[in-house]
Amino acid sequence: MMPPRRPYHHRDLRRTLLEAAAGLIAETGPAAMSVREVARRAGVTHAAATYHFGDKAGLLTALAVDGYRRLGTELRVAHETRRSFLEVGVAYVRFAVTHRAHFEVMFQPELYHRDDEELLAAKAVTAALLYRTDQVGDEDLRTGIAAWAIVHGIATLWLNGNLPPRLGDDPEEITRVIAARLPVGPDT
Amino acid sequence: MMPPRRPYHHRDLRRTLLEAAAGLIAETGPAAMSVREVARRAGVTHAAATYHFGDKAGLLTALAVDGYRRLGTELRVAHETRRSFLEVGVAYVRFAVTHRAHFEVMFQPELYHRDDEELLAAKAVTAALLYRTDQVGDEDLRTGIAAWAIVHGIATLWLNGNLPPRLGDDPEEITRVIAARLPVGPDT
DNA sequence: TGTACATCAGTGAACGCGCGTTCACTGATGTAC
DNA sequence: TGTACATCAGTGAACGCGCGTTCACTGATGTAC
Repeated sequence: MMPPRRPYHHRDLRRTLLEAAAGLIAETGPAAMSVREVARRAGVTHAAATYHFGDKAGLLTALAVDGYRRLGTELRVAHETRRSFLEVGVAYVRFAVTHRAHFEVMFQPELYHRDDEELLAAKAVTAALLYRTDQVGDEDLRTGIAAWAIVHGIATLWLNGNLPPRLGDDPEEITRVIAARLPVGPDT
Repeated sequence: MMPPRRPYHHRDLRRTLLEAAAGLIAETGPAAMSVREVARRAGVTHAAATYHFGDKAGLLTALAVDGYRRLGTELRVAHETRRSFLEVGVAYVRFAVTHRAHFEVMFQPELYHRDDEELLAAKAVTAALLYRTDQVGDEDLRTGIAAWAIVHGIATLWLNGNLPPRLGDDPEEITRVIAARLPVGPDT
């Protein structure tokens, strides 16, 4: 008989829990997420989730850190392979749409431990990619912030369904059309 | 003796409850709001809140409607008295900062009854002020959306503390400096 | 290669709590006559 | 001006529930000798 018992040790439960949390939040929003439901989806006792993350805010902190790291990676790739500066903004919106749960949690700091060290580090790296964080004049800083603001606005308005249908249903294409109106430097 | 008893009928409980909710949400975020705590702050039984709003989502719906109406009013005033188009954007950010709870709830539609009729009406009025909703060419629509996106981005980034301190601590002034980089038409 | 032991990873039961919702009720108000 | 009555506005108790957190525990793994 020997039922195919799931082994006692999962080997990658932390990752699995984070993925389950991302899935749940994408479906119901961050407010409705519970540690117990996340554990249920991961097929594990809820105490196991607490073991890995300490508490609920710890889980969300880990999700935010994960999000900042992924966003950092994607922005770096976009910078390196970019055909235009605009495409970095497009990458930002693409991240928000394809990692909706991460994105929503990242920008609701009251949900997690905002002073967590890993979080601050990951956030700083991403900030440096969005706008040079130092050694830069006010003009360049403002240019970077303006670019960030417009793509962040597009991303959040898209996510909560506030962009008029006339614009179409492809957020990346919308970004190209809308954000292109902001002059950011030598290249579009 | 005769203690100064609060009268049985409140006369304006609905408004009072909405204000209490706005205060609570501004302090703790929308996720942590509870009907019971709102009622407690208003000095009333929690069942009284349910009587006025039906359920929790109903209360948040009313708050969102209130928010859209107030924003609509402020945008209209800004349009009429505007010295420049930029100042309409500044009014948008000012609303977000001074009515933080309303703003946060408005743009988290999973918290309320998104198909409520009053909500849809109030939202449509505001949308018409942000960008002409019809009888307008694609170019003008895109201009309006771009302007909305950049001020919405500034507002949300400011609210969750993500703008670099170097920009200063006055969100309206930041808006003037940042959003001015977007050319929107004949006037700045 | 074997064994003792520390550590790691997850279990399962228990806790107390605040929550949203429902309901029968009562106090207060407004209106028709 | 008075009175009967319907309606409105709020009370207070009760419900069942899922939640976050804690804790003693056990199964599995890895390592020192």
